[in-house]
Amino acid sequence: MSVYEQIYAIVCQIPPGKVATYGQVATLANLPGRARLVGYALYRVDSMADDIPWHRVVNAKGEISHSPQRRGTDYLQRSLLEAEGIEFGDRDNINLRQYLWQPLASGDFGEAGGT
DNA sequence: GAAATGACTTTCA
DNA sequence: CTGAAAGCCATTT
Repeated sequence: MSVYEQIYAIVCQIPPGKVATYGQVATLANLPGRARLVGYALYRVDSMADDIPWHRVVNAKGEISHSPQRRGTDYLQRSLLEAEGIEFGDRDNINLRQYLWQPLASGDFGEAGGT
């Protein structure tokens, strides 16, 4: 129960209306390359903690990942994300270009148009 | 202590 | 972009 706290901290820092990828959270949590640990951690957390916006954490493709055990929870996550104001694409994927959480961009400044 | 698991990421084609 | 394979290493039993 140590690396988890780091992950929880990062996930809790994710602002509403945005999402972060496991890899990014892992990096921010000082755990580069341990993306799996992030997901693994959240998997353990959701069962014992509900103060963590795990639904704001998605995979690199901007999609919702899930284990065959959680089944159905993916639907819940999508619902929560939509509640945050996030929209999904044609294949249940999110526009990371816009919804990806950027801790550096303290607000809405240098949003150098991507497209 | 060792083996098995795992909500992923990145690289090559 | 998508698809496939390898790497990653803490948690769990």
